Amino acid sequence: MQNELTLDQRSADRDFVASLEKGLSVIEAFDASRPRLSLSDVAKLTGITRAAARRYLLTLTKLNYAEFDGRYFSLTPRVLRLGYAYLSSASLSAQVQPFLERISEETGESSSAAVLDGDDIVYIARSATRRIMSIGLGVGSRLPAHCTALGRAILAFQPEDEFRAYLQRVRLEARTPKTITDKSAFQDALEATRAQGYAIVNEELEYGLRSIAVPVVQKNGKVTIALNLSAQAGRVSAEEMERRFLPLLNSASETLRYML
Amino acid sequence: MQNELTLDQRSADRDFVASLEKGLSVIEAFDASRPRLSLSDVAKLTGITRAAARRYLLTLTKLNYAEFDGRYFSLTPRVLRLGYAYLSSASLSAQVQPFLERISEETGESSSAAVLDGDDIVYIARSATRRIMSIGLGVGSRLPAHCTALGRAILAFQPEDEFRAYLQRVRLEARTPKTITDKSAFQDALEATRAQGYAIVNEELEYGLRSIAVPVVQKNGKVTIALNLSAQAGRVSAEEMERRFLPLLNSASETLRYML
DNA sequence: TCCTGCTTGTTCGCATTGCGAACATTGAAT
DNA sequence: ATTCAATGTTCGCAATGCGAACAAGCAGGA
Repeated sequence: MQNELTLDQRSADRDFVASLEKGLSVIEAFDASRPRLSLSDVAKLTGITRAAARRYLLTLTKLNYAEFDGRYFSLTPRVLRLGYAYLSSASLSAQVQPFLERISEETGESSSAAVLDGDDIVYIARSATRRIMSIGLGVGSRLPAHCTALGRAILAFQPEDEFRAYLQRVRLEARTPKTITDKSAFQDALEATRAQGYAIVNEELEYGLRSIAVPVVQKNGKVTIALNLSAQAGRVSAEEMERRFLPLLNSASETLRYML
Repeated sequence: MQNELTLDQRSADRDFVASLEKGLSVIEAFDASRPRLSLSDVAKLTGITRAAARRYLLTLTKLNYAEFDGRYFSLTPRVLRLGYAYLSSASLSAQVQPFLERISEETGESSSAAVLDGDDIVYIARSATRRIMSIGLGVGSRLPAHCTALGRAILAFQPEDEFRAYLQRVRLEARTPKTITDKSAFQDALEATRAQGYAIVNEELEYGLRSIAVPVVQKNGKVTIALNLSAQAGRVSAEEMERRFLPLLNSASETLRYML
């Protein structure tokens, strides 16, 4: 039944623990739209059998990562430990935070730091000014890299071959009418970013939102983090961003370079 | 070898997936003080054999939850998905956030929401004013429940038997000279909290920090969340907290009651 | 340099674990 | 009352993951 597929994997995969993969996929089955799931729901969403789903859910429940009310399962705050292990372990978050706060204080706008994970950016720290912007964009949030300033600031400084591979596979889905969806236009935008050392994105992610981001170049020359400032497009022009915000971002980026 | 111990478990634990438990413990082995770990480190920290540690680490690496530089393993931002699944799944976070921002804006002080997990509180949302307070207390952070206003506001409204069990097992470790460490004094404090419907904690967690918290009573009568406001002790008196802050917290709590 | 001892990483035969087909149960529809 | 569909649970058995044993790396001592 699984002979042809597994042949290539099998030899290499003596040390692959399938149960862990399934267990993690069960955790990820829960999301905003599905906070409470029955055993069968989980089985469907993850593609594992009901019997297996049951085992994983019961295990998670016994370990206090999940709870069960007799019909539905839901996650408990304990799962935060898993994600949080990364945040504090990397502690990037903690190191970057003070810079964001300073920037945000001086400008009165929201400032964030993000890393790349696959084709998404993930916020690792934020300093938000009140009111503005969709709430629900906290640490841990993901957005497609291609239409965010943070994403482009990181992508533009990836090694040639990695960037090519990304360009090949990415689908430039439009989030607003302004989103760049043409690959060659996209490549041009990234070349500009690489040339000038920062990215500005105007309402390509969300209508009314303008953002500027710079990469943080680490000691080894690699770029894994970017910092940004974002503001309502109506209130701050692109020109003002370059003039007022860019120096602040650059100076923070420069300092971080020697810390990380 | 494991006959006597397993007899009681075995029958019930046909459906306990040990591999998942071990895999999760491997993830949790990484923390702030140990961001990068060798295979053997992980084996020691988790108490599993090196062979097993290797399998789990390789699995996590293959699934992109971890990465390997030839010597050390470290977690990747992908693990945030796991914790984040809860945040957005519960979406408590998103629902509570606007209230915190409003409160924080009106008072100029930091406001947070937390839930109880075991004997710790875990922040699920925050609206912090700049400068004040130890950074590194973001969403996902944990603090012992007993010496925080948030913790006491939740604890005081737990079912009798659960509270007794907590009282029994908890070690009231001092964080400052002011921390209540005597169990009967602690019980008194919680009774007062229950009677008045809110908790004030003065410098029991951290010197110079004063906090007031109220429970959020849900439709089913249970209390799982609390909201707080905290400020520098020198700048805001306990009396002022009750007079200015309490009504704000109560009104937010009241409204949330009908949302959650 | 060669040995010695210790630590770390890897292999592979085998017992155990977790698999899932089959069964039981619930509940909605006719 | 009966059928049918969907959900949850059991249990014999294959395959997975286990860990003792082996290999490789590495530091000190002579």
